[in-house]
Amino acid sequence: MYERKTPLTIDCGLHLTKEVLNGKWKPAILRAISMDVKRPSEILRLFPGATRRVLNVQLKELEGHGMVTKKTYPQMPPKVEYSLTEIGYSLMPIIEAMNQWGDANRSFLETVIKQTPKINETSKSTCLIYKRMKMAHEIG
Amino acid sequence: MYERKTPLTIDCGLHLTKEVLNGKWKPAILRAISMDVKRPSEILRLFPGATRRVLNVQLKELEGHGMVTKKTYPQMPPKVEYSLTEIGYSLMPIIEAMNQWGDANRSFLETVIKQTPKINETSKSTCLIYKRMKMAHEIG
DNA sequence: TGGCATAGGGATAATTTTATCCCATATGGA
DNA sequence: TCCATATGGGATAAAATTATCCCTATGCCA
Repeated sequence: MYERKTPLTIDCGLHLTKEVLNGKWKPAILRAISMDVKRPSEILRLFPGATRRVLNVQLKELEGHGMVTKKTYPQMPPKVEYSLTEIGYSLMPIIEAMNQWGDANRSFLETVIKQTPKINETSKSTCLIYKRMKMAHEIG
Repeated sequence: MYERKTPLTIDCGLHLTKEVLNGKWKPAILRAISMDVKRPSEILRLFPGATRRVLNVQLKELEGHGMVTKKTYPQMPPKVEYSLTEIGYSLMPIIEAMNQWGDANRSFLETVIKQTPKINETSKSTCLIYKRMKMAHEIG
């Protein structure tokens, strides 16, 4: 088990929410479960980029945070089903909004994200790209 | 400059959005700017937990991603003002929703988050806590 | 017997993100 | 001269997150 060394910042609601959604696949997992993809193996198939390990870990954190419930059927090939708790379900509007925003701005975002590998000093060029993209965004 | 080694996952809108908001202070920074806190020093004062360095870095990423624009006044204690771009502004409903959700569920979240330092194997106990908290949540 | 499916998790490496510390600019005031 | 203001960013350490690899369990099927 990993133990945090830096105190969590949870003074404002934003940080609390961020903490719950903090994990590469957590929003996607919650969304999958909300769409009735309940079994770990199904979820895994849904995200080819994710490892079984990571999904397990993130599912467990979501469970620990009370966003999902786990139901284990005592069978042998084991069967497990996750479902959203009430509070987990109440996150869906946010997650759907994030999904829609990303899709709606996909072309713009893909470009600026790729063009901004990370902080580099030629911020002028990214600005230009941004302006160009913004125009395309407003026109197209 | 830092260069990413693992390909970004940007297949679904969720991941695009996540990438833009990915940074400990980014949502909070955007929210501050939306509330007319424009100058870096003001923003810094707003978040005692943040370092000047991190804010600089995250502001620069937000700028690179086209969420904010930077206006530099050629003075000598320099003066800089950030403002939201149109697309940056369009994130505000999501950010506000995150903030409200976190605040609305604060007591529950604080408890489960603290009680789930990270993945530990006694998932039974966290479940119990969750159930207890859920009751308190529904009652109180 | 050998392999597949389903799920869980330990150990450790690699990657990414944050934190710390320090230097630079140029002007005004004590 | 020394300090404060305001902003930017390099270098490097520390911490947090993900990725890799591997082992467990057990019933079913060829």
